[in-house]
Amino acid sequence: MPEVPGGARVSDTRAATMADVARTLGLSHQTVSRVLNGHPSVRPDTRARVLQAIEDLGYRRNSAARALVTRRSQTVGVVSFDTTLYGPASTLAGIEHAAQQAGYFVSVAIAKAVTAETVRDALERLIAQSVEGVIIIAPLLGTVEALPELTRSVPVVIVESGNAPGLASVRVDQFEGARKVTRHLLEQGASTVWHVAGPGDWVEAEARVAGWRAELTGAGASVPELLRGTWRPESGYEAGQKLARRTDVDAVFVANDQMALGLLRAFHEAGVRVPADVLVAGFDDVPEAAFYSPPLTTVRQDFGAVGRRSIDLLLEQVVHGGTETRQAVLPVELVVRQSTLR
Amino acid sequence: MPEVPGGARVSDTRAATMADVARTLGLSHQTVSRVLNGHPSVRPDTRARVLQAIEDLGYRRNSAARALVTRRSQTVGVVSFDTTLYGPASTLAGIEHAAQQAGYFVSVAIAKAVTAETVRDALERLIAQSVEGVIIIAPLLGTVEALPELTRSVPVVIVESGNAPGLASVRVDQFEGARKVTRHLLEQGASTVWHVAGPGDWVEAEARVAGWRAELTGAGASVPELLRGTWRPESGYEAGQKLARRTDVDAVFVANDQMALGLLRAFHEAGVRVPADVLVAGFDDVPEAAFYSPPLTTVRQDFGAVGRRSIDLLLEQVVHGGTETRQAVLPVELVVRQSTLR
DNA sequence: AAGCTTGGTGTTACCGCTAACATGATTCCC
DNA sequence: GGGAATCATGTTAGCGGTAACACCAAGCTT
Repeated sequence: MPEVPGGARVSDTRAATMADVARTLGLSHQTVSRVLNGHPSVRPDTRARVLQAIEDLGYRRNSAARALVTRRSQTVGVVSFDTTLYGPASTLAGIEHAAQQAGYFVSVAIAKAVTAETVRDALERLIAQSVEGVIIIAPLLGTVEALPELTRSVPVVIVESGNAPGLASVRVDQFEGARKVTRHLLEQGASTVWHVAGPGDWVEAEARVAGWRAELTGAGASVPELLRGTWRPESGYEAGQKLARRTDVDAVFVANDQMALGLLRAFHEAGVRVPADVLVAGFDDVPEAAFYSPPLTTVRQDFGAVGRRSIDLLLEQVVHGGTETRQAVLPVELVVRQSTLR
Repeated sequence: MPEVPGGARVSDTRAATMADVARTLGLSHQTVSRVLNGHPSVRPDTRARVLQAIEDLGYRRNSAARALVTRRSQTVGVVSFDTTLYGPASTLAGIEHAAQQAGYFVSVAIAKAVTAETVRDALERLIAQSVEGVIIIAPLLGTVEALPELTRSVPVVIVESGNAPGLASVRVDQFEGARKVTRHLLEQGASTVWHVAGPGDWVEAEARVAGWRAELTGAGASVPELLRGTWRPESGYEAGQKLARRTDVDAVFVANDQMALGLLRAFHEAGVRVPADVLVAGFDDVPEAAFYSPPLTTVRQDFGAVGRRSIDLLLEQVVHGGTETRQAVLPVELVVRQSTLR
């Protein structure tokens, strides 16, 4: 350490290493390592002294050195999109929680747009960081196909995507959710059910469309023209304006709660009463849905469970090496509120 | 590589190293390193050959080895809370984006509860991961004080907290936002403004209370009894029920949009008309706010900017070493909609 | 033409940790 | 009581990079 004129030392205090800890006790660094790794053959009193010294020196293991020699970074990567959407945000939280429980760190890469290129880019960045596995929240159709061979070089779990041939995936049973809500609307006396869908290139959007259509067809109801939105409330508002002009609409299933909010707004402005004139249901069960006007019937997804299952499937591959291609499908729950009760 | 009876090789293919790349060209690994680090003295054709070989072998630098020797992990940590709240989620996205631009990775640690202990825990985990700096989204009063000395061992930026003596911080000007919205309500003819605040232990909640009170006092208006919520729509609903019973309420400033939604719902149920009978304003400008019934006047915060500034302040410390204690305060914008226009 | 720079490359020594093997002191067994 | 097994610990060799220094050929001085 260089002396400075004033007499003070320039503090280039490097953090203590294992060797430092060992030295204060007259032991070898290996013994310290053994204590830290729970190796059985260390005398209890030695162990205690080591732990004390570690405490005293404020020692922490250098994760880079550890990762280098063990080839394990204890980190999983998450590729996500716009985390201000309720679904992805909740899923991320669930993943982080589950990863933490399992002793893993979570590194995120948020792709702004949902294009093959940005996903690839995010994936590259995570792999460059030596993550042990990656969870891709890839809600777009075609995203999976666009994934580079990179996905063969690291364990991957796809969340909320369609069929990911050869890859493990976790998704919520959108199809069944859409069926349930559609059936519910029919049971409430609707002659048929209109649908405001999400963007056509989203897997979830298409699954909901399919479920809606299947249920209508199965019930012998006519299948009205499909309306498309963007997931955002604005688009729900516009769809609402269109539907309000018609006289043959008595029930609408909107593909997510945000759009449903916009639609409710448009209906309100147009003097269309919900549920008296038209029944309206959404999808997601965001925390606000119970407080819309009127409170919204919707389909609840357990995003926490999505996160947990994702981590489970990922660590299964990471730990056991194999490329399990297990596909988990999680159930949904219909939450009935005022907007569909006549 | 062990031979397997079938004749196939058990693929324990370790990823290529710098030495592997160098060997294929008859160079030393150091030359490869020079190419990768943009060192000037490498012959152009050598550089090209190296890059080609890297491509061919699919070589990627080992980040652990690099981190070990450079003592830089190129990673920043983020401690966040419940990321399903609009603010934290947006801030996280902003941080990730800015970090990416700066060539950093982002590792997140989500603390479930907002207690000193969980924050400390999250911080420990990030530091154990050798992050170069940490951004703490710490909205609770007292969180800062509860931060362990750890914050002295790694650069830290506090987001959305109050005064963090000796620490760099970024926050939105909540106080001014509250003043603006309160003033606006008074200008719209309200005799005074009621306030549904957030939890008393949240810094933002208290700043908004202070701004509201300051504006009322400055304008010579009486300061009504304060109501408390939890940020969640349920609590706004309850506050709305209480206020709906009174006859002396003609304007309410709710501390966030979610609670405002709950309050609007309660008012609606009680037959209180907004804005005809009572003016209502919120705070945050969530994407849905424009579609509430009625569309909500609120205060917009630029969370993307919060993220950017946080990274700026953090990297300033990381790169220049100093413990800058700069405090950034970001402006807010009043967004006037129907809920406050008579 | 001899000595000095300079550009391009190779050699070597770590970074801090874990794994494998080596060592010395006990305990155990017949 | 002597050799084997066992326990507790030490020693050594990497993991895959970067940095510092060494080296050599070519170009530039004077």
